[in-house]
Amino acid sequence: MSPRKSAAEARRTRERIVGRSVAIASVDGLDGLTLGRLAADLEMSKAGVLGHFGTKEALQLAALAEASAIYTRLVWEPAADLPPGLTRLRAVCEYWVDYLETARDIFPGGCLFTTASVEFDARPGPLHDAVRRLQLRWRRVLLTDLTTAVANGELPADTDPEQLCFELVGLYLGLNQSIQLLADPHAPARTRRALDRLLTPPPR
Amino acid sequence: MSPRKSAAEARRTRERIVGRSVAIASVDGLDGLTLGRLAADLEMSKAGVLGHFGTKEALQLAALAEASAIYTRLVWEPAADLPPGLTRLRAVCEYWVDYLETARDIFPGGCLFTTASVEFDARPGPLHDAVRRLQLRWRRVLLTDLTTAVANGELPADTDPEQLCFELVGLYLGLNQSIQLLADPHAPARTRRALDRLLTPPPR
DNA sequence: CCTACCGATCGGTAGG
DNA sequence: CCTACCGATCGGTAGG
Repeated sequence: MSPRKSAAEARRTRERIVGRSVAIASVDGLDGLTLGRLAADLEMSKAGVLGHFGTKEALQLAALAEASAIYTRLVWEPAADLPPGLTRLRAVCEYWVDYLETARDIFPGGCLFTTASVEFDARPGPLHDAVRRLQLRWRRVLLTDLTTAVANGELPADTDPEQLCFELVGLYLGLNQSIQLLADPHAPARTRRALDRLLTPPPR
Repeated sequence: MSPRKSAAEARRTRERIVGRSVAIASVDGLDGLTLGRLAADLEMSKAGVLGHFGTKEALQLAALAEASAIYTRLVWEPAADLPPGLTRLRAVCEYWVDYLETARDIFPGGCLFTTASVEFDARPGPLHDAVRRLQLRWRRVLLTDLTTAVANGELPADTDPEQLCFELVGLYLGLNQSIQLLADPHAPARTRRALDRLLTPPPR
């Protein structure tokens, strides 16, 4: 029926599948994502969907990688060229809040990264490993600027960067819960207030 | 084959099913819980399991209610008789950390309440409503002692109880992630340090 | 990228 | 609480 497609068309189809997978998994989880649902949404056959990935697990990993790419593009890249240290860190944290506030068209069920973190936190396998690796990578990004900020005297000298990083991640998880589960309109402002307090230069 | 059981035996069987459901759902989520798996674990038939609840959704709600009861028993009740305000709040927060650190035999995949919060945060229905209600109830418990603590002068007068409650919940979510996904042995100590800073009486 | 399958498992029901 | 089913859906394969 459908003629065989060119490589460029195949790539576009693959992108459509991954984009739709990210949206579905954001709501239903990466396990709630099924080939049948995906095929129906995209008006394709299940075999046509699966052909691009081979297995469902490979599709789940592709969706997670795409979510990570979106996150990097929206949260990290806009701040990448700012001066390392407190300046860049504050910008990243601001983009981070914006991302949770506004990326609802891409992630109708909230940050896929957070959903997947909880979904696979206790289930060994490639998805657990991938989620864990991405989470550690992101914490290292924060830690780098935190350490620089302390070295620059932009944060109090007795600041423990690991401790502050832990607290920043907690704020973000709480923001995601308040937006998604509670639909609390004040949560972004609360997060910004907490960030201001945590990321304030020492008195001099 | 099996003779009909007495009401007391039926109650015991129901408790066994719910207990096993909590453990499975802690790892695989309330949707990952299946009647077939449950029946195999308990060496019963699927119909025997389902007979106690009628539908899978009723079983999921029962597992969630049990998780909430466990949480209340381990986190709230040990502190219930302490003086309202900062004293009781600090005790509750300490039991809260202990609970995440040590309840791994009951919740092998971490606090079921947190897992369910993320699983159903964007999916309307009775489970979403139940998770949301329980989360709001718990936040109100924290808020009560926070408000009392400010009124008693045990926290700085300019403290916003809602803001502090938001930050406490974030810490807890971060602790769950650090324990489950990252297996970070320092996370409980970090949480206690952050709690100390957040719940310190004003200088006088 | 499709049609046409496969065995396994899903939640749930009938009837005892 | 069991056996014996039901239709629907799962991930995946064969073959084109």
